[in-house]
Amino acid sequence: MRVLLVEDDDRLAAGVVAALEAAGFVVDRARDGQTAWFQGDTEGYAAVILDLGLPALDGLSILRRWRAGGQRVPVLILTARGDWHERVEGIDAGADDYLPKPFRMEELLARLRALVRRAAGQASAVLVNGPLVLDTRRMAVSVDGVPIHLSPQEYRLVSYLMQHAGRVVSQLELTEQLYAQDFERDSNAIEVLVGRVRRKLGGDLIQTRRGFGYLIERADPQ
Amino acid sequence: MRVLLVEDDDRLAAGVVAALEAAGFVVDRARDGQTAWFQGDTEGYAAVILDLGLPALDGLSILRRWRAGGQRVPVLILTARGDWHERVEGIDAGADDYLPKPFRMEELLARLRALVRRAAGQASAVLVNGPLVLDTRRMAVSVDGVPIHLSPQEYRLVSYLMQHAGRVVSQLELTEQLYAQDFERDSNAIEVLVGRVRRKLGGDLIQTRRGFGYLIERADPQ
DNA sequence: TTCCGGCTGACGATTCGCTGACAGGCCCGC
DNA sequence: GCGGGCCTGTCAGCGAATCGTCAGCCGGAA
Repeated sequence: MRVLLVEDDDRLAAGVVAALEAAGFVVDRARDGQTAWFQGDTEGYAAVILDLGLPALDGLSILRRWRAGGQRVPVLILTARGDWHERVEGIDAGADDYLPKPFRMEELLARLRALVRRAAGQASAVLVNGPLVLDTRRMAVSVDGVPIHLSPQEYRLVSYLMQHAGRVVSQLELTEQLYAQDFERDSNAIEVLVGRVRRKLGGDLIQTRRGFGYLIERADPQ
Repeated sequence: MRVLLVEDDDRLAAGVVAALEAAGFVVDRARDGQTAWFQGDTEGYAAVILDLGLPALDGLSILRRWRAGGQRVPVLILTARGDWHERVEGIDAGADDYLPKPFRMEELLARLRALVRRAAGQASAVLVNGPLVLDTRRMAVSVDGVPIHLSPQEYRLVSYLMQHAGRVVSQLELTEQLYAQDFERDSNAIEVLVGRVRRKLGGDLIQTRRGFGYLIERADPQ
Protein backbone atom coordinates (compact mmCIF):
# COMPACT_ATOMS: atom_id res chain seq x y z
CA MET A 1 0.00 0.00 0.00
CA ARG A 2 1.82 3.07 -1.27
CA VAL A 3 0.89 6.57 -0.15
CA LEU A 4 2.17 10.03 -0.91
CA LEU A 5 2.80 12.50 1.88
CA VAL A 6 2.92 16.13 0.79
CA GLU A 7 4.36 18.14 3.65
CA ASP A 8 7.01 20.85 3.86
CA ASP A 9 7.65 20.73 7.59
CA ASP A 10 10.52 18.27 8.03
CA ARG A 11 9.90 17.47 11.66
CA LEU A 12 6.21 16.77 11.25
CA ALA A 13 6.86 14.80 8.08
CA ALA A 14 9.40 12.59 9.79
CA GLY A 15 6.92 11.72 12.51
CA VAL A 16 4.13 10.95 10.09
CA VAL A 17 6.38 8.87 7.86
CA ALA A 18 7.52 6.83 10.84
CA ALA A 19 3.96 6.21 12.00
CA LEU A 20 2.76 5.28 8.51
CA GLU A 21 5.61 2.90 7.91
CA ALA A 22 5.03 1.33 11.29
CA ALA A 23 1.44 0.81 10.19
CA GLY A 24 2.60 -0.99 7.08
CA PHE A 25 2.39 1.70 4.44
CA VAL A 26 5.09 2.48 1.93
CA VAL A 27 5.56 6.24 1.97
CA ASP A 28 6.83 8.68 -0.63
CA ARG A 29 7.25 12.24 0.43
CA ALA A 30 7.05 15.45 -1.57
CA ARG A 31 8.30 18.73 -0.13
CA ASP A 32 6.72 21.20 -2.52
CA GLY A 33 3.67 21.57 -4.68
CA GLN A 34 5.33 21.13 -8.06
CA THR A 35 6.78 17.75 -7.18
CA ALA A 36 3.60 16.72 -5.42
CA TRP A 37 1.46 17.56 -8.39
CA PHE A 38 3.66 15.64 -10.78
CA GLN A 39 4.11 12.60 -8.58
CA GLY A 40 0.46 12.37 -7.59
CA ASP A 41 -0.52 12.41 -11.22
CA THR A 42 1.97 9.90 -12.52
CA GLU A 43 2.58 7.41 -9.75
CA GLY A 44 -0.21 5.16 -8.67
CA TYR A 45 -0.81 5.91 -5.03
CA ALA A 46 -3.45 4.31 -2.87
CA ALA A 47 -3.93 7.66 -1.13
CA VAL A 48 -2.40 11.10 -0.71
CA ILE A 49 -1.96 13.09 2.49
CA LEU A 50 -1.85 16.71 1.48
CA ASP A 51 -0.76 19.71 3.50
CA LEU A 52 -2.50 22.90 2.44
CA GLY A 53 0.26 25.34 3.36
CA LEU A 54 2.96 24.66 0.81
CA PRO A 55 5.66 26.58 -1.02
CA ALA A 56 5.67 26.89 -4.82
CA LEU A 57 2.16 25.59 -5.43
CA ASP A 58 -0.73 25.73 -3.01
CA GLY A 59 -2.25 22.47 -1.80
CA LEU A 60 -5.76 23.35 -2.86
CA SER A 61 -4.53 24.21 -6.34
CA ILE A 62 -2.81 20.87 -6.66
CA LEU A 63 -5.97 19.11 -5.61
CA ARG A 64 -8.07 21.05 -8.09
CA ARG A 65 -5.59 20.31 -10.87
CA TRP A 66 -5.68 16.63 -10.11
CA ARG A 67 -9.44 16.53 -10.08
CA ALA A 68 -9.74 18.61 -13.23
CA GLY A 69 -7.46 16.10 -14.92
CA GLY A 70 -9.60 13.20 -13.81
CA GLN A 71 -7.19 12.04 -11.13
CA ARG A 72 -9.31 10.27 -8.57
CA VAL A 73 -6.79 9.24 -5.95
CA PRO A 74 -8.22 9.57 -2.41
CA VAL A 75 -6.88 12.72 -0.75
CA LEU A 76 -6.73 13.53 2.93
CA ILE A 77 -6.16 17.19 3.64
CA LEU A 78 -3.95 18.22 6.52
CA THR A 79 -3.71 21.76 7.72
CA ALA A 80 -3.23 24.04 10.65
CA ARG A 81 -5.87 26.42 9.44
CA GLY A 82 -8.99 25.16 11.08
CA ASP A 83 -11.63 27.72 10.21
CA TRP A 84 -14.73 26.25 8.74
CA HIS A 85 -14.76 27.86 5.32
CA GLU A 86 -11.27 26.60 4.61
CA ARG A 87 -12.55 23.15 5.36
CA VAL A 88 -15.59 23.57 3.18
CA GLU A 89 -13.43 24.78 0.35
CA GLY A 90 -11.05 21.88 0.71
CA ILE A 91 -13.79 19.33 0.78
CA ASP A 92 -15.61 20.82 -2.17
CA ALA A 93 -12.37 20.98 -4.13
CA GLY A 94 -12.48 17.21 -4.07
CA ALA A 95 -10.76 16.19 -0.87
CA ASP A 96 -12.02 12.95 0.57
CA ASP A 97 -11.24 13.79 4.16
CA TYR A 98 -9.89 16.53 6.33
CA LEU A 99 -7.82 16.52 9.47
CA PRO A 100 -6.94 19.68 11.39
CA LYS A 101 -3.58 20.04 13.10
CA PRO A 102 -2.73 19.21 15.71
CA PHE A 103 -3.95 15.66 15.40
CA ARG A 104 -3.33 12.33 17.04
CA MET A 105 -1.43 9.88 14.89
CA GLU A 106 -4.03 7.25 15.67
CA GLU A 107 -6.71 9.38 14.13
CA LEU A 108 -4.68 9.98 10.99
CA LEU A 109 -4.17 6.25 10.62
CA ALA A 110 -7.82 5.46 11.20
CA ARG A 111 -8.92 7.98 8.61
CA LEU A 112 -6.34 6.85 6.12
CA ARG A 113 -7.38 3.24 6.51
CA ALA A 114 -11.01 4.23 6.02
CA LEU A 115 -10.08 6.14 2.88
CA VAL A 116 -8.18 3.27 1.33
CA ARG A 117 -10.85 0.80 2.28
CA ARG A 118 -13.47 2.92 0.58
CA ALA A 119 -11.49 3.40 -2.60
CA ALA A 120 -10.89 -0.33 -2.84
CA GLY A 121 -14.61 -0.95 -2.68
CA GLN A 122 -15.09 0.13 -6.26
CA ALA A 123 -14.42 -3.03 -8.14
CA SER A 124 -14.67 -3.02 -11.89
CA ALA A 125 -17.74 -4.90 -12.87
CA VAL A 126 -16.77 -5.79 -16.40
CA LEU A 127 -16.67 -9.37 -17.61
CA VAL A 128 -14.52 -10.08 -20.65
CA ASN A 129 -14.37 -13.19 -22.74
CA GLY A 130 -12.60 -12.90 -26.04
CA PRO A 131 -14.47 -10.37 -28.15
CA LEU A 132 -17.43 -10.39 -25.80
CA VAL A 133 -17.57 -7.71 -23.10
CA LEU A 134 -20.33 -7.38 -20.52
CA ASP A 135 -20.50 -4.35 -18.26
CA THR A 136 -22.77 -5.20 -15.37
CA ARG A 137 -23.00 -1.65 -14.13
CA ARG A 138 -24.05 -0.20 -17.43
CA MET A 139 -25.92 -3.36 -18.30
CA ALA A 140 -24.35 -3.13 -21.70
CA VAL A 141 -22.85 -5.77 -23.98
CA SER A 142 -20.42 -5.32 -26.82
CA VAL A 143 -18.68 -7.58 -29.32
CA ASP A 144 -15.36 -6.43 -30.74
CA GLY A 145 -16.10 -3.05 -29.24
CA VAL A 146 -19.42 -2.73 -31.03
CA PRO A 147 -22.29 -2.15 -28.61
CA ILE A 148 -25.12 -4.64 -28.93
CA HIS A 149 -28.63 -3.88 -27.81
CA LEU A 150 -30.16 -6.70 -25.82
CA SER A 151 -33.61 -7.00 -24.29
CA PRO A 152 -33.78 -7.61 -20.53
CA GLN A 153 -34.27 -11.34 -20.88
CA GLU A 154 -31.53 -11.62 -23.46
CA TYR A 155 -29.21 -9.65 -21.23
CA ARG A 156 -29.89 -11.95 -18.31
CA LEU A 157 -29.08 -14.95 -20.43
CA VAL A 158 -25.75 -13.57 -21.61
CA SER A 159 -24.96 -12.38 -18.12
CA TYR A 160 -25.54 -15.79 -16.63
CA LEU A 161 -23.54 -17.56 -19.28
CA MET A 162 -20.71 -15.07 -18.92
CA GLN A 163 -20.62 -15.50 -15.18
CA HIS A 164 -20.31 -19.21 -15.73
CA ALA A 165 -18.08 -19.01 -18.76
CA GLY A 166 -16.19 -22.18 -19.57
CA ARG A 167 -18.88 -24.39 -18.09
CA VAL A 168 -21.83 -26.07 -19.76
CA VAL A 169 -25.10 -24.68 -18.48
CA SER A 170 -28.15 -26.89 -18.89
CA GLN A 171 -31.49 -25.67 -20.18
CA LEU A 172 -33.03 -26.59 -16.87
CA GLU A 173 -30.54 -24.44 -15.00
CA LEU A 174 -31.21 -21.54 -17.33
CA THR A 175 -34.93 -21.96 -16.90
CA GLU A 176 -34.54 -21.81 -13.16
CA GLN A 177 -32.41 -18.70 -13.45
CA LEU A 178 -34.46 -16.77 -15.92
CA TYR A 179 -38.02 -17.65 -15.05
CA ALA A 180 -40.29 -17.90 -12.06
CA GLN A 181 -40.86 -21.28 -10.52
CA ASP A 182 -44.21 -21.94 -12.09
CA PHE A 183 -42.84 -21.85 -15.59
CA GLU A 184 -43.87 -24.55 -17.97
CA ARG A 185 -40.91 -26.78 -18.52
CA ASP A 186 -41.57 -28.29 -21.90
CA SER A 187 -41.34 -24.94 -23.59
CA ASN A 188 -38.71 -24.03 -26.08
CA ALA A 189 -38.47 -20.49 -24.77
CA ILE A 190 -34.80 -20.92 -23.96
CA GLU A 191 -34.02 -22.15 -27.44
CA VAL A 192 -35.80 -19.20 -28.95
CA LEU A 193 -34.01 -16.86 -26.60
CA VAL A 194 -30.62 -18.31 -27.45
CA GLY A 195 -31.47 -18.01 -31.10
CA ARG A 196 -32.29 -14.35 -30.78
CA VAL A 197 -29.13 -13.64 -28.84
CA ARG A 198 -27.01 -15.51 -31.36
CA ARG A 199 -28.41 -13.47 -34.18
CA LYS A 200 -27.46 -10.29 -32.33
CA LEU A 201 -24.05 -11.31 -31.07
CA GLY A 202 -23.20 -13.13 -34.25
CA GLY A 203 -20.90 -16.10 -34.72
CA ASP A 204 -20.73 -19.06 -32.44
CA LEU A 205 -20.09 -17.26 -29.19
CA ILE A 206 -22.77 -19.34 -27.56
CA GLN A 207 -22.07 -22.96 -28.31
CA THR A 208 -24.52 -25.82 -28.08
CA ARG A 209 -23.63 -29.06 -26.36
CA ARG A 210 -26.34 -31.23 -27.77
CA GLY A 211 -28.16 -33.03 -25.02
CA PHE A 212 -26.42 -31.09 -22.26
CA GLY A 213 -26.83 -27.37 -22.63
CA TYR A 214 -25.08 -24.19 -23.68
CA LEU A 215 -21.63 -22.78 -23.17
CA ILE A 216 -19.59 -19.63 -23.63
CA GLU A 217 -15.96 -20.61 -24.00
CA ARG A 218 -13.51 -19.08 -21.58
CA ALA A 219 -10.81 -17.29 -23.50
CA ASP A 220 -8.86 -15.18 -21.05
CA PRO A 221 -5.18 -14.43 -20.69
CA GLN A 222 -4.53 -16.53 -17.62
CA MET B 1 -30.99 12.49 -2.69
CA ARG B 2 -32.55 11.03 0.40
CA VAL B 3 -30.80 11.19 3.77
CA LEU B 4 -31.66 10.08 7.27
CA LEU B 5 -31.12 12.42 10.19
CA VAL B 6 -30.89 10.68 13.57
CA GLU B 7 -31.18 13.34 16.24
CA ASP B 8 -33.22 13.59 19.41
CA ASP B 9 -32.90 17.32 19.99
CA ASP B 10 -35.93 18.84 18.28
CA ARG B 11 -34.54 22.32 17.91
CA LEU B 12 -31.27 21.23 16.39
CA ALA B 13 -33.04 18.73 14.18
CA ALA B 14 -35.42 21.33 12.83
CA GLY B 15 -32.52 23.58 11.86
CA VAL B 16 -30.61 20.79 10.17
CA VAL B 17 -33.67 19.54 8.31
CA ALA B 18 -34.37 23.03 7.01
CA ALA B 19 -30.78 23.47 5.84
CA LEU B 20 -30.68 20.05 4.21
CA GLU B 21 -33.93 20.57 2.37
CA ALA B 22 -32.80 23.98 1.21
CA ALA B 23 -29.73 22.25 -0.15
CA GLY B 24 -31.90 19.88 -2.14
CA PHE B 25 -31.94 16.79 0.02
CA VAL B 26 -35.01 14.78 0.89
CA VAL B 27 -34.85 14.24 4.65
CA ASP B 28 -36.31 11.58 6.90
CA ARG B 29 -35.80 12.03 10.61
CA ALA B 30 -35.56 9.49 13.38
CA ARG B 31 -35.81 10.54 17.03
CA ASP B 32 -34.51 7.44 18.75
CA GLY B 33 -32.09 4.62 18.13
CA GLN B 34 -34.63 1.87 17.54
CA THR B 35 -36.37 3.69 14.72
CA ALA B 36 -33.06 4.85 13.30
CA TRP B 37 -31.67 1.36 13.24
CA PHE B 38 -34.69 -0.05 11.48
CA GLN B 39 -35.06 2.74 8.95
CA GLY B 40 -31.39 2.93 8.13
CA ASP B 41 -31.40 -0.77 7.44
CA THR B 42 -34.51 -0.98 5.35
CA GLU B 43 -34.73 2.28 3.43
CA GLY B 44 -32.16 3.15 0.85
CA TYR B 45 -30.52 6.32 2.05
CA ALA B 46 -27.73 8.15 0.28
CA ALA B 47 -26.27 9.01 3.67
CA VAL B 48 -27.03 9.05 7.37
CA ILE B 49 -26.30 11.82 9.88
CA LEU B 50 -26.04 10.17 13.25
CA ASP B 51 -26.03 11.75 16.67
CA LEU B 52 -24.09 9.70 19.19
CA GLY B 53 -26.06 10.70 22.27
CA LEU B 54 -29.43 9.05 21.83
CA PRO B 55 -32.17 7.57 23.99
CA ALA B 56 -33.08 3.88 23.74
CA LEU B 57 -30.16 2.77 21.61
CA ASP B 58 -26.75 4.41 21.45
CA GLY B 59 -25.52 5.86 18.18
CA LEU B 60 -22.33 3.84 18.07
CA SER B 61 -24.28 0.66 18.70
CA ILE B 62 -26.59 1.40 15.81
CA LEU B 63 -23.62 1.98 13.58
CA ARG B 64 -21.97 -1.26 14.64
CA ARG B 65 -25.20 -3.17 14.05
CA TRP B 66 -25.55 -1.72 10.59
CA ARG B 67 -22.00 -2.60 9.68
CA ALA B 68 -22.31 -6.06 11.19
CA GLY B 69 -25.34 -6.58 9.00
CA GLY B 70 -23.49 -5.48 5.90
CA GLN B 71 -25.17 -2.12 5.70
CA ARG B 72 -22.74 0.15 3.91
CA VAL B 73 -24.60 3.46 3.86
CA PRO B 74 -22.23 6.42 4.39
CA VAL B 75 -22.52 7.67 7.95
CA LEU B 76 -21.55 11.06 9.32
CA ILE B 77 -21.27 11.11 13.08
CA LEU B 78 -22.42 14.15 14.99
CA THR B 79 -21.66 14.64 18.63
CA ALA B 80 -20.78 17.09 21.35
CA ARG B 81 -18.07 14.82 22.64
CA GLY B 82 -15.00 15.92 20.74
CA ASP B 83 -12.09 14.08 22.26
CA TRP B 84 -9.95 12.19 19.82
CA HIS B 85 -10.44 8.64 21.02
CA GLU B 86 -14.18 9.02 20.57
CA ARG B 87 -13.46 9.98 17.01
CA VAL B 88 -11.19 7.04 16.41
CA GLU B 89 -13.77 4.74 17.92
CA GLY B 90 -16.47 6.17 15.71
CA ILE B 91 -14.39 5.85 12.60
CA ASP B 92 -13.31 2.33 13.39
CA ALA B 93 -16.92 1.41 14.07
CA GLY B 94 -17.48 2.22 10.42
CA ALA B 95 -18.31 5.90 10.34
CA ASP B 96 -17.26 7.70 7.20
CA ASP B 97 -16.91 11.12 8.71
CA TYR B 98 -17.08 12.93 11.99
CA LEU B 99 -18.27 16.42 12.89
CA PRO B 100 -18.02 17.81 16.41
CA LYS B 101 -20.71 20.12 17.79
CA PRO B 102 -21.00 22.96 17.56
CA PHE B 103 -20.60 23.11 13.81
CA ARG B 104 -21.35 25.45 10.96
CA MET B 105 -24.21 24.34 8.77
CA GLU B 106 -22.04 25.02 5.74
CA GLU B 107 -19.50 22.52 6.95
CA LEU B 108 -22.11 19.88 7.57
CA LEU B 109 -23.41 20.37 4.05
CA ALA B 110 -19.95 20.24 2.52
CA ARG B 111 -19.09 17.08 4.37
CA LEU B 112 -22.37 15.51 3.50
CA ARG B 113 -21.90 16.34 -0.16
CA ALA B 114 -18.41 14.89 -0.03
CA LEU B 115 -19.74 11.73 1.58
CA VAL B 116 -22.39 11.21 -1.02
CA ARG B 117 -19.95 11.92 -3.80
CA ARG B 118 -17.42 9.53 -2.40
CA ALA B 119 -19.94 6.77 -2.02
CA ALA B 120 -20.68 7.26 -5.69
CA GLY B 121 -17.00 7.12 -6.56
CA GLN B 122 -16.77 10.73 -7.59
CA ALA B 123 -14.29 13.11 -6.10
CA SER B 124 -15.24 16.69 -6.75
CA ALA B 125 -18.09 19.06 -6.04
CA VAL B 126 -18.45 19.67 -9.73
CA LEU B 127 -19.49 16.58 -11.62
CA VAL B 128 -18.66 16.54 -15.29
CA ASN B 129 -19.89 14.06 -17.84
CA GLY B 130 -19.38 15.02 -21.42
CA PRO B 131 -21.36 18.18 -22.10
CA LEU B 132 -23.27 17.88 -18.84
CA VAL B 133 -21.94 19.75 -15.82
CA LEU B 134 -23.51 19.68 -12.38
CA ASP B 135 -22.29 21.98 -9.62
CA THR B 136 -23.51 20.54 -6.36
CA ARG B 137 -22.64 23.66 -4.40
CA ARG B 138 -24.63 26.06 -6.54
CA MET B 139 -27.19 23.42 -7.46
CA ALA B 140 -26.70 24.43 -11.05
CA VAL B 141 -26.71 22.39 -14.23
CA SER B 142 -25.38 23.29 -17.63
CA VAL B 143 -25.10 21.60 -20.99
CA ASP B 144 -22.30 22.69 -23.31
CA GLY B 145 -21.79 25.64 -21.01
CA VAL B 146 -25.39 26.77 -21.30
CA PRO B 147 -27.09 26.99 -17.92
CA ILE B 148 -30.29 24.99 -17.66
CA HIS B 149 -33.03 25.83 -15.22
CA LEU B 150 -34.29 22.77 -13.41
CA SER B 151 -37.01 22.45 -10.79
CA PRO B 152 -35.97 20.99 -7.42
CA GLN B 153 -37.24 17.54 -8.25
CA GLU B 154 -35.67 17.61 -11.68
CA TYR B 155 -32.39 18.67 -10.15
CA ARG B 156 -32.48 15.79 -7.71
CA LEU B 157 -33.02 13.36 -10.53
CA VAL B 158 -30.10 14.67 -12.55
CA SER B 159 -27.96 14.87 -9.45
CA TYR B 160 -28.61 11.28 -8.49
CA LEU B 161 -27.99 10.01 -11.99
CA MET B 162 -24.79 12.04 -12.18
CA GLN B 163 -23.60 10.74 -8.83
CA HIS B 164 -24.08 7.29 -10.23
CA ALA B 165 -23.01 8.01 -13.79
CA GLY B 166 -22.05 4.95 -15.74
CA ARG B 167 -24.44 2.78 -13.78
CA VAL B 168 -27.99 1.79 -14.55
CA VAL B 169 -30.35 3.14 -11.91
CA SER B 170 -33.70 1.41 -11.55
CA GLN B 171 -36.98 3.23 -11.26
CA LEU B 172 -37.44 1.72 -7.83
CA GLU B 173 -34.11 3.11 -6.68
CA LEU B 174 -35.00 6.51 -8.03
CA THR B 175 -38.34 6.39 -6.29
CA GLU B 176 -36.64 5.59 -3.02
CA GLN B 177 -34.16 8.41 -3.45
CA LEU B 178 -36.47 11.13 -4.67
CA TYR B 179 -39.53 10.58 -2.54
CA ALA B 180 -40.38 10.11 1.10
CA GLN B 181 -41.35 6.67 2.33
CA ASP B 182 -45.08 6.81 1.84
CA PHE B 183 -45.02 7.19 -1.91
CA GLU B 184 -47.21 5.13 -4.16
CA ARG B 185 -45.04 2.80 -6.14
CA ASP B 186 -47.04 2.04 -9.22
CA SER B 187 -46.97 5.59 -10.41
CA ASN B 188 -45.33 6.83 -13.54
CA ALA B 189 -44.04 9.96 -11.84
CA ILE B 190 -40.46 8.99 -12.60
CA GLU B 191 -41.19 8.52 -16.26
CA VAL B 192 -42.85 11.90 -16.44
CA LEU B 193 -39.96 13.48 -14.57
CA VAL B 194 -37.41 11.93 -16.89
CA GLY B 195 -39.41 13.15 -19.84
CA ARG B 196 -39.43 16.71 -18.55
CA VAL B 197 -35.72 16.67 -17.82
CA ARG B 198 -34.95 15.24 -21.23
CA ARG B 199 -36.85 18.02 -22.90
CA LYS B 200 -34.74 20.55 -21.01
CA LEU B 201 -31.36 18.92 -21.31
CA GLY B 202 -32.00 17.81 -24.83
CA GLY B 203 -30.60 14.84 -26.66
CA ASP B 204 -30.16 11.42 -25.23
CA LEU B 205 -28.10 12.33 -22.19
CA ILE B 206 -30.38 10.20 -20.09
CA GLN B 207 -30.58 6.79 -21.67
CA THR B 208 -33.28 4.23 -21.08
CA ARG B 209 -32.46 0.60 -20.46
CA ARG B 210 -35.86 -0.84 -21.04
CA GLY B 211 -36.81 -3.16 -18.22
CA PHE B 212 -33.90 -2.05 -16.05
CA GLY B 213 -33.81 1.70 -15.56
CA TYR B 214 -32.03 4.85 -16.60
CA LEU B 215 -28.43 5.76 -17.14
CA ILE B 216 -26.16 8.71 -17.74
CA GLU B 217 -23.09 7.45 -19.52
CA ARG B 218 -19.75 8.16 -17.97
CA ALA B 219 -17.45 9.99 -20.34
CA ASP B 220 -14.27 10.91 -18.55
CA PRO B 221 -10.57 10.19 -18.48
CA GLN B 222 -9.81 7.16 -16.39
C1' DT C 1 -31.92 -43.86 -43.33
C1' DT C 2 -34.58 -42.57 -38.95
C1' DC C 3 -35.12 -40.05 -34.85
C1' DC C 4 -34.78 -36.64 -31.61
C1' DG C 5 -33.02 -32.49 -29.96
C1' DG C 6 -32.30 -28.09 -31.35
C1' DC C 7 -33.24 -24.06 -34.62
C1' DT C 8 -36.07 -20.66 -36.95
C1' DG C 9 -39.66 -17.53 -38.69
C1' DA C 10 -44.10 -15.88 -37.86
C1' DC C 11 -47.55 -14.30 -34.79
C1' DG C 12 -49.92 -11.97 -31.29
C1' DA C 13 -50.77 -10.84 -26.39
C1' DT C 14 -48.84 -8.17 -23.20
C1' DT C 15 -45.86 -5.00 -21.13
C1' DC C 16 -43.19 -0.89 -21.01
C1' DG C 17 -42.04 3.70 -21.49
C1' DC C 18 -43.27 8.24 -23.55
C1' DT C 19 -46.28 12.10 -24.09
C1' DG C 20 -49.91 15.65 -23.71
C1' DA C 21 -53.42 17.23 -20.92
C1' DC C 22 -55.06 18.29 -16.55
C1' DA C 23 -55.61 19.56 -11.74
C1' DG C 24 -54.30 20.48 -7.02
C1' DG C 25 -50.98 22.83 -4.24
C1' DC C 26 -47.84 26.28 -3.30
C1' DC C 27 -45.63 30.70 -3.47
C1' DC C 28 -45.25 35.39 -4.82
C1' DG C 29 -46.63 40.02 -6.02
C1' DC C 30 -50.26 43.09 -5.87
C1' DG D 1 -57.18 38.05 -0.06
C1' DC D 2 -56.71 37.24 -4.94
C1' DG D 3 -54.78 35.95 -9.31
C1' DG D 4 -51.20 33.97 -11.91
C1' DG D 5 -47.36 31.20 -12.55
C1' DC D 6 -44.70 27.29 -11.38
C1' DC D 7 -44.22 22.71 -9.71
C1' DT D 8 -45.46 18.07 -9.79
C1' DG D 9 -48.32 13.91 -9.55
C1' DT D 10 -52.14 11.48 -12.10
C1' DC D 11 -54.29 9.69 -16.00
C1' DA D 12 -55.26 7.90 -20.55
C1' DG D 13 -53.70 6.78 -24.97
C1' DC D 14 -50.21 5.47 -28.17
C1' DG D 15 -46.51 3.12 -30.32
C1' DA D 16 -42.88 0.17 -29.93
C1' DA D 17 -40.46 -3.51 -27.75
C1' DT D 18 -40.68 -7.83 -25.59
C1' DC D 19 -41.25 -12.63 -25.31
C1' DG D 20 -43.68 -17.02 -25.11
C1' DT D 21 -45.98 -20.15 -28.38
C1' DC D 22 -46.34 -22.87 -32.26
C1' DA D 23 -45.38 -25.34 -36.41
C1' DG D 24 -42.22 -26.79 -39.38
C1' DC D 25 -37.39 -27.49 -40.56
C1' DC D 26 -32.62 -29.03 -40.00
C1' DG D 27 -28.84 -31.84 -38.87
C1' DG D 28 -26.06 -34.98 -36.12
C1' DA D 29 -25.75 -39.57 -34.26
C1' DA D 30 -26.86 -44.39 -34.37
